[in-house]
Amino acid sequence: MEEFDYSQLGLSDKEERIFKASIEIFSKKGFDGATTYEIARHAGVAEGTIFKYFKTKKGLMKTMTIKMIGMFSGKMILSSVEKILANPEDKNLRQLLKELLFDRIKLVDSLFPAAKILLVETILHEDVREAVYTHIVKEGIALFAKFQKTMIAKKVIREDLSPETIFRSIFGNIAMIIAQRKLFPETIRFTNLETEVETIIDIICRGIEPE
Amino acid sequence: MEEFDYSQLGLSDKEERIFKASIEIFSKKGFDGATTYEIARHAGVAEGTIFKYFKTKKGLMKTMTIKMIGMFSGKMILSSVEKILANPEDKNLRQLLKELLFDRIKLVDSLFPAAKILLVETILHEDVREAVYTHIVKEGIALFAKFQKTMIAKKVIREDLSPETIFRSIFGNIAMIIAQRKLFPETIRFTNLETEVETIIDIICRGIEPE
Amino acid sequence: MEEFDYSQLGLSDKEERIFKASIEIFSKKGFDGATTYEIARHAGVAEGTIFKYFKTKKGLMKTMTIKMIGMFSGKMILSSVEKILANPEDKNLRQLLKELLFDRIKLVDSLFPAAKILLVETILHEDVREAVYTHIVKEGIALFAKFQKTMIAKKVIREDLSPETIFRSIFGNIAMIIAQRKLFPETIRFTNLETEVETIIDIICRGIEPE
Amino acid sequence: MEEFDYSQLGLSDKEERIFKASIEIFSKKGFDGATTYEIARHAGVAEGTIFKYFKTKKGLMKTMTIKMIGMFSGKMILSSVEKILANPEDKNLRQLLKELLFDRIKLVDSLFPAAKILLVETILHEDVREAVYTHIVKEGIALFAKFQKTMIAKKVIREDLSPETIFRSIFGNIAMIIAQRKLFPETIRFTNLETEVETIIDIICRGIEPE
DNA sequence: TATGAATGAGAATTCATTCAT
DNA sequence: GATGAATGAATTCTCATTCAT
Repeated sequence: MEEFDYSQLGLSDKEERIFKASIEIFSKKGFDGATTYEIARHAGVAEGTIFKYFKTKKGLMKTMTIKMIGMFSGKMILSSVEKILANPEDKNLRQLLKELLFDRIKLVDSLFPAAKILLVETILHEDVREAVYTHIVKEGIALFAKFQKTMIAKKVIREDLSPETIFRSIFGNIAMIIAQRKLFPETIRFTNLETEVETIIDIICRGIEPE
Repeated sequence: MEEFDYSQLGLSDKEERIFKASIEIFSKKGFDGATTYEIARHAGVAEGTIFKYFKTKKGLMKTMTIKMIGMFSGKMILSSVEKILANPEDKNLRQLLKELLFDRIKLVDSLFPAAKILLVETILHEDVREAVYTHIVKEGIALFAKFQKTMIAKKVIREDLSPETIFRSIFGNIAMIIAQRKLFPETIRFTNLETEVETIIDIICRGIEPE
Repeated sequence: MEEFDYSQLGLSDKEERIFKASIEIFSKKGFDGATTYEIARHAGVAEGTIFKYFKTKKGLMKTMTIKMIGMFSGKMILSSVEKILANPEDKNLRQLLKELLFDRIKLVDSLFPAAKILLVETILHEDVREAVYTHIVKEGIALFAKFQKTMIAKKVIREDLSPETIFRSIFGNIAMIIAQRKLFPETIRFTNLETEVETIIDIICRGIEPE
Repeated sequence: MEEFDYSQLGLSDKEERIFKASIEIFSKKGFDGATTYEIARHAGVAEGTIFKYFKTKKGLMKTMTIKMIGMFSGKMILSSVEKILANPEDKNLRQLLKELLFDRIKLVDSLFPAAKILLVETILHEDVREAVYTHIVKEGIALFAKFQKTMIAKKVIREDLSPETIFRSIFGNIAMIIAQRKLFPETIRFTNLETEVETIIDIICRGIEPE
């Protein structure tokens, strides 16, 4: 699994170490369950340093949330756009989806701790929920709307489905794959990711392709 | 939305009030973010009373987790079995799924605070994860395996899909519907649940029905 | 020196102990120099108890400031009014002033730690300054205005002085006596309070009596 | 109001900037309430620079206290001596006092922040108290003793008052004037300083002049 | 049984001080 | 000399837990 390159976030050395440590600790214990002492020790900095950079524990969480949303929306949405736009005419829907999902799954795989934090925060806090909606959900749907339009024009996707519905279905399916892989890894000892993705795409495509 | 009948949990009056208050507070703030003071005030009991009944805050959480898992597995899994077993021969796959999903969504809707807690805890804590796996996921898949067998026999479901895959797809889709309804309610102002469920079932069934 | 009776403040046992300890510690080290740990230890309570009663350290200070202003305005102003109003016709100005000042000095003597805190806070904080002005200074001047009126009618006080001026002069003189006694006690080994007060009254009265 | 000329303190540029900033911040928040960060920012130097010059925060305070005491004793006591000694024979007591007090009030006015710090420290700390006593109070009383002697010789001051008593009375009165002007400025909108001083001198002189 | 005042261990936060640059 | 990032000891504050009533 490729590591996410945190240096692109434009943080100073210590800041980056705190950031990484925070992701690790917060993802394991949640915001309130984590202590700044533990984060500091993990980051190899003094506890006071955290507060120099992030003012308060909540401030640390806020900064992290923003950066994480940026990471996901940038990596997931924008790079998807590029991939789709760069689509050489001959690739079919399944091939395209496969590449897309496979990358996305790999990405979330590598960012799973961050994803956990974001999910928990989305569930618990209104403000994070709003930010996630605006920068990830809305953007994702908008992207799918465009994608869908192109695909409808090529007559490879049914016309009677809203982009929200398709997005939700695809998102729900890959979320489940990731959840299973990450939360219940012992249940997937005998299947491999590629086959799983192909099967899911088969199901989805049968569902969304015209008859 | 019908209220869940907590009296069937076999708790004393105060215990039940603490239980309900805990669900409300924990679902809003998470386990570590909630204080026993707030729960006590909400339940209308003294803080000490919580400890009389549940020994520790963690003990309260553990009891709650167990009861909540029981609630979900009982209501979701067992009652599904009954519904499916009681299936009069003439109902087709889509009709059956629709009834099943519709009920399940309504149930989770009414138990959403509990579902939130369980989800967050599943994400954060190994032990809850295990319990959820054993009593909900595994049971759910087992149920689907049986269901699938019957359906394959009737030739209304493809033979080449594992029950895990189908379960995951159905579960992922309804999870997304519930998440959207509950977390981003402002996005569903113009769609109604029944239509949404029908659309999703259409997609899933096309995906899982034989060609 | 008679002790101030703190029980009249209507505080619970622990609250009163915290209050007394706070006066002692704050008067010795100032607000920021005092620690809640030290106050708690001095009061014989747990540190947490302070926060149960006063929410924050600042809250403790605020409550104390209010109570102390109440103590001073009540004891100094109101009881002065009574004394003056109860003045049997035959007492002359000097006799009256002597009794008044003597009591006031004794009072401030016994409340000196509180007076120190109030003085420092008055110097450092706008809000305390305002409260002290409204409840002590203004009240004091109003009282003197009445007193002066009576005395002018009896022709024992010059007519050409504002009550502010007289108040300031008297207050300034007794403040200096108290300051000397309390801050530089080694300088008064050979004088006694009664003589000092009589001398000061002599000076003041010559100054404010008509020629 | 004339500014005090800090350059005469013989400090280097940065040192002087730290000194001025310290007076401002300490006078607003007290010693413990002020932070070296704020002082540094205010002085336009790095936090470390403060410690280069003054070793510790307490060292800064000590140096400041000494310089401030020097400022006051020099400016208030020594220059008073000169004024009195330079007294051309024809000036009467009231004229002399008026000039003296007027200057002193103006001086304290311009040095009020320093005076606040010194007052608070005198109240709170034994060592400052001692230094203030030795260099300001004792000196002031000694000065008054001489002054009184001359005046008694001229038969313009009563013989039966100790210099301490007179000093205290004069000091108390001007302290109150300054306190009122600085702490409760809204109460003096309609009086002017010169008249106030003259009135106070009238009261004091009646009090201390022989009958 | 139920209470809630009191506790104190533990967490967040502050800030004087150091030191490599 | 001067800087300011980094430190960590000290301080404020929180909250699960206890226990006398």
